[in-house]
Amino acid sequence: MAMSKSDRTRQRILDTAAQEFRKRGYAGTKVNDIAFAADMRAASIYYYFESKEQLFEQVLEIGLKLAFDAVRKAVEALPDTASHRERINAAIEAHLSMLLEYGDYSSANIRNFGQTPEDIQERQLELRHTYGEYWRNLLVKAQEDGQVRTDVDLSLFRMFLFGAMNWSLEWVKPGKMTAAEIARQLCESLFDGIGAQAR
Amino acid sequence: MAMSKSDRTRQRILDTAAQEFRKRGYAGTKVNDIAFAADMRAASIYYYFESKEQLFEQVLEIGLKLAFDAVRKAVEALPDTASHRERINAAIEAHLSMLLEYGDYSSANIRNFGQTPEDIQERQLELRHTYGEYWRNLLVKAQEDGQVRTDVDLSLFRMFLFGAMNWSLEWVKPGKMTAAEIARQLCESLFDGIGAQAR
DNA sequence: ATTTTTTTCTAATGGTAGTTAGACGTTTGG
DNA sequence: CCAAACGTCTAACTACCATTAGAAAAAAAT
Repeated sequence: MAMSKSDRTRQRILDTAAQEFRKRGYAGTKVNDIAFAADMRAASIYYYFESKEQLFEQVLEIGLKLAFDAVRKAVEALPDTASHRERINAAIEAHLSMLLEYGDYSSANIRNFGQTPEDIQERQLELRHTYGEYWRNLLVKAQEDGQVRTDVDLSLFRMFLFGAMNWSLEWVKPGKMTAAEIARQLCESLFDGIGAQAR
Repeated sequence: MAMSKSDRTRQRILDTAAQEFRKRGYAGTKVNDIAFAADMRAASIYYYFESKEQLFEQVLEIGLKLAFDAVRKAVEALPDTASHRERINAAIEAHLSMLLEYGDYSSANIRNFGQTPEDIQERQLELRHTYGEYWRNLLVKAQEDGQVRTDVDLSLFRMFLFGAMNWSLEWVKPGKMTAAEIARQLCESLFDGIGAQAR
């Protein structure tokens, strides 16, 4: 085990903080809530983290990195012969599964970024941008290879896609549908369209 | 003028409250912030509203009703000959325009509902549900009339659609694109699909 | 076992937020 | 012009919250 007891406690605090921030937002979460959920007193948290704000920032950062890593891995795991549509489907599934199945961190990020103090937001912009670029690239490649119509505005479409994915936080009930099922249906709707004349 | 001075002040408080709640969320907004933005002292707000929570609840409710009314009106304004796709396009445009152009109330609702105290949430569920049903009906009719493929799961699709629309709050910069443009592109992507083989 | 280091706790501090009390000004109706 | 009703303000109260100080406990090192 490469993890000291101290590291494990820090981890436990981060985990519960992610949960609480996800549920109640930054301003709505008290250090005390986190402490009690992590089975300790509030003061102890300050042995591991400078401030509530810094703890929050770390949660956000981890959330973004986890999602990014998961998506990248899922795409890279595909054979070279995979179609662009399959790649995008895999990316969607990974992003969703991070939100719905493993991801208090990622969920905390998505749900709270818009109301995060500005200085924190700025420090995260670069990573966010990189993540966005990764998706843009997935779509651009697909378009270049002729698997996406050329008259589709990809920047706009990417925003629609993020919206459809991230909104799942607001309605998916755990255990009802898997990320894979949702991903498949989303991908199908988006690629083939819902219109009867298409296809 | 059917509006007394008192009514106008109450309205001013609601307006600024909607703005502040939208930007900073419920827990992140101080009664003082609202008061100063509305050009008065915090205590005065209590002449009009029982509590911060009640004020918040009213903002949420107004936000939902405004969106609902706007959408309904936009759809009803169409001629009977309008296709289902045109109806849905109009609904999307109205919802977006409420979020992006007129709607601190609706935006406050969308952004904060997930982190709203439970008792407030419950009191709003009925209205939310009615709004959802209205959209469901739009889609079902379109499907029944053969303008939407029968193998599309409409409940799921509706969630994707809401996501794509509501997420616009997080990325649209005011003045850059109009709600109408975004609506048209979204509607086109969704109906026709982005896949090259379709159409 | 004893010292040293690490971890956690209790208790206090300072500041802030929501809310109330009640005085002061302003409008309105007679 | 007066009085009642209305609206806004200052000042205070209470509760709570992030954070710190420093004692106590637990773990590790010697």
